[in-house]
Amino acid sequence: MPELPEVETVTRTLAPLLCGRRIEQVDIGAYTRCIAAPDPASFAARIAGRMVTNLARRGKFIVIGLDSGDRVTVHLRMTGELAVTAPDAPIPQHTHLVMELSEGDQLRYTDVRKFGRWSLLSPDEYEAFSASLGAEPLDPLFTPEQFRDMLWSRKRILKPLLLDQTFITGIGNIYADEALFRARIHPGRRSHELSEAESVALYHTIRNVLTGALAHRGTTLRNYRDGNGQPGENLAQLRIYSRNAGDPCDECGNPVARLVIGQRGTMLCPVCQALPQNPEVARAPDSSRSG
DNA sequence: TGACACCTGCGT
DNA sequence: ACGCAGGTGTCA
Repeated sequence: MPELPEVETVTRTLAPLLCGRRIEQVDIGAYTRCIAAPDPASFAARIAGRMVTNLARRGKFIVIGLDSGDRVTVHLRMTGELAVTAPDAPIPQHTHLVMELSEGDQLRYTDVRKFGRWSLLSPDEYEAFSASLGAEPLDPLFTPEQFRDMLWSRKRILKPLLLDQTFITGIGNIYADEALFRARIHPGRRSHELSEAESVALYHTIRNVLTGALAHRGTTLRNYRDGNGQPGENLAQLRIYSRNAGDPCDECGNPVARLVIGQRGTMLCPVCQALPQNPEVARAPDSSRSG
């Protein structure tokens, strides 16, 4: 379900509800595989009694900082949800973890498909974890030149490359298709075959698509809710992912198409995002820059 | 790079 | 009944 804009929105909505509060107790339900590390008993014991000092996001992970120096990471995968509610509110179906907070409220984690994962990491473990992830696309220090070099140093198909969290973090199926559509680049192109101009265009459409979605508090297709239980409003902003195959492209009017690339459904406009007729010139080598 | 696994639910 | 889903991990 959530990609960078959704995870960032959840993080922002949870922050004022959690920061400065103590986690009195951690209740893990019958589905203990949602705890990736350490073992569930240690996870609960090391968190109980700690205070939340800060919330952050790294890629698609929510990072809960504790006064012990440990960090709790949460990945919502497809259908995970976090919400802070009063303890007497009805417990929803598929609730797998509850943190009882000081002053009575509860942080509740529900996940229909049970793909989401929690971890508790020491400072050293967190550094290693973060270092294993790719570039943050909205980092002010992330430049078009850096992105171009990243693309040209690989020879990967673009769609799976954008979804590779060790390459760049936070992009998922929705925003990969949206960014490629707006940059008019076919998702099956190879990363090292993009021109300089195409790499710069993709850099900007990635950032614009993500910041735009964040401004609309994320895209709710079905399950996604923020930390207050509110859906996002970005669905109406989507220009390709939300279309059906055969619908007219809102740019050129030709029918849009659905492909499967890297085992993922992929929406595109075959006309706007045509494959280059002559791959020899697509790379735009330095010697031709005079033209 | 692909096939399949992990899960449940929804639309056709 | 079947295909599909906002994600990722593992195996060949």
